[in-house]
Amino acid sequence: MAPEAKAALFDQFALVGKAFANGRRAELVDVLAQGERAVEALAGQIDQSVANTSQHLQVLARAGLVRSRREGNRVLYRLADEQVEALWETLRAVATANVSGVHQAAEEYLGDREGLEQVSRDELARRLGEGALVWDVRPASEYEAGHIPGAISVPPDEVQRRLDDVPDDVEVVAYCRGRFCVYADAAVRALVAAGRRAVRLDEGFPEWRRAGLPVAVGTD
Amino acid sequence: MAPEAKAALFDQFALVGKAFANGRRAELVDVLAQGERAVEALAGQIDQSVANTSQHLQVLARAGLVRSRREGNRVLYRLADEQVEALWETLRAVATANVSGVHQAAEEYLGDREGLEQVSRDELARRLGEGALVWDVRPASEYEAGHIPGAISVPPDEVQRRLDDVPDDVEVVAYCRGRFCVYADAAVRALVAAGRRAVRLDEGFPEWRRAGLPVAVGTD
DNA sequence: CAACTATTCAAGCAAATTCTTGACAATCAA
DNA sequence: TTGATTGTCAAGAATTTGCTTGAATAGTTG
Repeated sequence: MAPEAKAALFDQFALVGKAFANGRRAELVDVLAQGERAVEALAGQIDQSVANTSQHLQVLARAGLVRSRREGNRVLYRLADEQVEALWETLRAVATANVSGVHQAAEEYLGDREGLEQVSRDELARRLGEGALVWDVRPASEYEAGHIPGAISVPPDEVQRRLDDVPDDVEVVAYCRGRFCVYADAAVRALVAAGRRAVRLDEGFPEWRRAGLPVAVGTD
Repeated sequence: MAPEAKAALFDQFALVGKAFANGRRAELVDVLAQGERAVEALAGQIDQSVANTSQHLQVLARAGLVRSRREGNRVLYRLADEQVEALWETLRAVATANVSGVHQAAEEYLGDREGLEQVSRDELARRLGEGALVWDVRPASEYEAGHIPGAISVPPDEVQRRLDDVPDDVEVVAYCRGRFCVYADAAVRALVAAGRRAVRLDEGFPEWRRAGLPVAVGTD
């Protein structure tokens, strides 16, 4: 049995590992899990040059994780399929459970989550039924591409303006891109500071969609 | 919001990607999915020097994918938890679906699978009930560490000797380490060449165990 | 204790990765 | 067509990775 043939096969598997072997590419996958994006927008999100971003996208494309299509002037990238999202989700879970540095880095990025109440999907569904207000704290374009039915769009930079729309006796559940997304944390903190009651969904919209739960599209 | 803090967090996630970014490390994870192993044995499996293998294992350990314990003068490595297995399984699935080179490399390693019948877990369970013979074509130590109840151990190098034990009218279902494991393929081909009926389980023992199906331990 | 086995460590070198810069290509708008 | 926008390509420098070799460490055996 040729050991080189076995090595060659596993080298192919490793291509997918290589795709996730860089923090910037991981960020790209995370953003693309929200939907299609042009190169320049992606470059902005990961704080890198357009040229570098383009090259990272090609590494992802060679590993089959993303596909692209041209629309006029721009090239739009998207994740290849749902399995890629599942892989990214599992990878984050493994890292969270086993890489010691994740907790410190997460606290550095998100701040101390002590005292920030988180609820599960089931709990959110229950509270929706009880008249809770659900805030989708992502950029408006992501909300329009798909959101939890019943949620209203409150983009990150509008949170302050909308604090007064919330009655004192209504609890807000905020969600955004995922477990490690800052927007919902910031919204909950702002709401609590303004004397309202607020909690965040423990995960994000991609996980909700992947779980097969209902999704609303458009501006509602 | 500090972009360096976000980058640092995703760099932590990327550590797990880096762990899978090398074919030899992927092979290590694949072997470890069968159970605990000492460094020297692992080195043999991946056809590398002990020193190099040790270093790869430390990369895996830093990413939290493996743990080790000393037993006498040997150090035994094992996967950190079931999630790591799940991650490896998903990664292979993504690669199989999206990396074009996988199919060619797999054929190079496994040979043409045209005409090699594969059955699912459910189908194997059904056939077990109907009196089919199930062969566990892995080294005896792996069989003893855990196998499908009702399966008998037929290590790779004993396949030829055991061909005559199989009655003409009984079908054999062979399985080994996983979808890309050669042992079951070889056994099925040998059986068919000897005029017996034989098929292989489409996946391997780790997937069976991970699915929560019953497992037998020992020599039966 | 010395000799032996199994593993890790450290140094070194070739190859790969990551980012930068500037040139080039495709599309759109005027 | 010209100019502006958006993305890719190519070359190069700094860093990291992957493997080798030989020495060092931990534990066992005689």
